[in-house]
Formats: sequence, structure tokens, C-alpha cells
Amino acid sequence: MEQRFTFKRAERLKSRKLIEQTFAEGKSKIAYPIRAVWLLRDAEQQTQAAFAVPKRRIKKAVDRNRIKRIIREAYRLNKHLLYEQLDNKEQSAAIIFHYVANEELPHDKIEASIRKLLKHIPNSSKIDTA
RNA sequence: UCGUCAUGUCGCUCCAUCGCGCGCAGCAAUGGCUGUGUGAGGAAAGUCCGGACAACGUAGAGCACCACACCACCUAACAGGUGGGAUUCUGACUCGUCAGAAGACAGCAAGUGUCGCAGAAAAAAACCGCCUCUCGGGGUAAGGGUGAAAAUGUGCGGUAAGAGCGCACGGCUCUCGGUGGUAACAUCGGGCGCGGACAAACCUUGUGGGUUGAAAUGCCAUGUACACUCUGCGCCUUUCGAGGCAGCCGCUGCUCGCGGAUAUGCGGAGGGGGUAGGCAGAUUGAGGUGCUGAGUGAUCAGCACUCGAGAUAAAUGAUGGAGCAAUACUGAGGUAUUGACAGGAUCCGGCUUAUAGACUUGGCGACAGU
Repeated sequence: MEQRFTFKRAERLKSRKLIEQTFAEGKSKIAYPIRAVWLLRDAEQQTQAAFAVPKRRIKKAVDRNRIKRIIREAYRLNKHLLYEQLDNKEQSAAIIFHYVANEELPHDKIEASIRKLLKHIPNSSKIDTA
């Protein structure tokens, strides 16, 4: 099958409840400048991701939007790393990427961080919740 | 041509590939694929004013609180804008005119309060001085010096000495009338008067203001969830304790089997609130663009054309290339770096603040030419 680098609506983490649950019960790991919080689920559910850049760290809305777009772009281009492993284990995940630096960092640094996190997440644990 | 000030406009461009929101079309059929169109700002910002819209409230009046405050006009409205007036400041010169600038320009002559230092005294004043004298005192705001400010200025009269005490010419306040002006106001004449400043001191007067904001508000509503109402629950035996069969529920879609419940239960129908979630509000509007006309202008009127984001854990990005601009380096070909301020969240009108660079128009200055 041809590899496509898309990021559709179904792949976005949008449910308020699930987000709160992820923050409350999920595991986390930091790969500077990004902290990931995730929850592993069974394979019937869609893997979803959300991106957050706190206003407290990045003051200007323009910069926040820009960083969020860069993170999302990095996720879009590298999510196959995550998907392949999850498919093998018959799992899915709900992930929140949280920007923790206080200034805008170059694109390659963000992408390296994302790749590191995506490789780490599937190997972390068994299914946390159904 | 350069500099500077003001005004208005624009505020990186193009191509390729990958990707995103929304609309439309087609194909698929349960949320996808393909094609196509479209997709942030002049401030989207601050959330400081004013409205639209919505919900709730609302007999009338007063108090409190908040806002505003020369006049007229514009506007849906405004604390905004336009034009005008007075004041103050600056500049020019032909010295009383012109030009420009500034702003909480209603009232301290309603009451209360405050006025550091200096000074006798900071509001209805007696230190020195002057006059008088019964040597206790009394009169006196001319002169002295202090101060940001000292009791209407100058002259004459007057007096014991003085004083708007009187007079003349001025200044100012209030007021009456004439003229010009819609008005603020200007100007001329008459009259009462002479009260220092501060209302960004309390306050007084006039005008306006119901409260809360789209996280408002209205609506729909999944289920092996639920309030409530109606309704059904059989047959046989019996020593009346119960037992059996059928039916019901679960494993389980069917057969068998096993287990469970049997009126505080189970099944059926109605039905309301409303969780997850969704829809409306919500993008055609005080809309844009152009032309013509009215007006000093803000603005208004008419006609023609036009539809330019609509997300909701929230869409505009990434990579590569070419150009443009700026800066630095440079034996002028180039090399390197950078791309102002800044991102919609119900929608409009303003204000304020941020902003690299480019351009338009006008004023002033310098240089060059005529």
C-alpha cells in the first residue's frame, strides 16, 4: 500500500472527556522541547493526537500558531513510526503533545523530538484502559 | 535632488511537491475518494467607548452610583468625527492683524475646605511706616520688603493721615437693551458692583445611563441509562407451605443445555427532563467597488456592478527553487544573513497602541539650474 502523509479529522483528539482522562491517567515522557502524554487503548479505537502550546510560555498568538503547525507537520510526516508498531500489537493511542520550551525552536529540533517520542510510546506499557 | 513635518495608500511576489478548514459537483456508500473554487489584518491587538442582537427585569417618583460638560452639525449611537467660537502659547510682519498649535473651555459671585517655604498678613490682613492721642489705645492698604500670587490700574481731588471716599479715562464680574450671527460669541450703549487661587478638593447645576454578555440565548437528542403514567403477567396439582409445565431474562443469532427472576419483579405502550453529542445564533451587512449630484466639511442621496473566511482542543503550514527589498563583506561579478508589527472566534462604528520598507499630495529648509 502506498504511504500517504495525511492528517484527517478523525485522527485529531477532540473529545474534552478523553483529553481530561488522558491528562489524569496517562503516562508522560519529555523529549525537549516536547512533553507527550498518552493513553494506550485497544485497536478498535482510532489513534488520535492533539497539540498544545501554552500561552504562559509563548506570549504571541502568531508564534503559538506557528509552533503548533510545525509540531503537527512533524507528527504528520512521522506518524507511520507509531502506527506500524501499534498495528503489530493491536493497540491504539490517545496522545497530547505539549510544548514546554519558552521560545520558538527550529523545525529540525522539534521533528527529532517527535520522532523520539513516537518510537517510545508503543513500547511503554500494556493497554491502560478500554 | 536631498532632509524634515503633515496627510493618504500599500505593506513581499511567483512556481513545484506534500498537507489543512469551508463551499460546490461527481463517484462511492456510513463519513471516504476525485475534481474544482475559496481561505486572516490595517491594526485581526488592547478590550477603552458606542451600538446591533439576546435573555432576564420594568406602575410612577426620589436617593445613591457611574459617565459626560463652549456652540452647531454628522451619525444607528458615541467619551468619535466635521465646522465654528472664546482662551492660552508660538511665529511673522505693515503692531493689530495673519498663520499654526494646545485642551475634563459648566460653576469657586451657592456652601464647606485647602493654600508648603518665605512673608506682619494667603482672605474680608496692621509688622515697620503714616496720622491722632487722655500714651491704655484708636484710625489708616499710600510706601517698605516676602512670594507663583498681596486686595481693580493711572491721574486728579480729598483727608489729621489715608482709602473707589469722590471724579476722569481704563480693566473685570453680573445684568438690561441695540446690531450681526441658527448658536457659542462678537460689538455698541446703559445700570448694580470690585468677590485671590484651587472643582484632576468635597461639592453644586444640567444631560444621559435597568442588569448581564455569544461560555448570551433558542432548539434537537444516541442508549441494554432514568423520573412519572397506563397496562399485561397464563395453565395444572395442592395437605395452602409450596411444587410442576409454559412463558420471561442471561450465556446466545438458532437448537439443546445450564443458570436467574417472578409483583420493591419482568414485559409492553405512552412520556418528560436531559448527559455524550449535534443544530441554530454565525456570516448579505449601518457590506464593498465605481460614477454622478448636494454640502466649507464630517456626511448624505441616486444609479450601476458585486458577494470577498466562518473554524469550535479550533483551518493559511512545510520543503525546494526563482525574483524583490534591506544590511554586512567585497579588485563592482558576487557571497552571506534577514523579511516590520502581528493571527479571525457574534457582528458593526470609533479611539488607543505596535509597525521594516515603498509610494501619493502638500508645507518648510538646503543645494543646483533658469
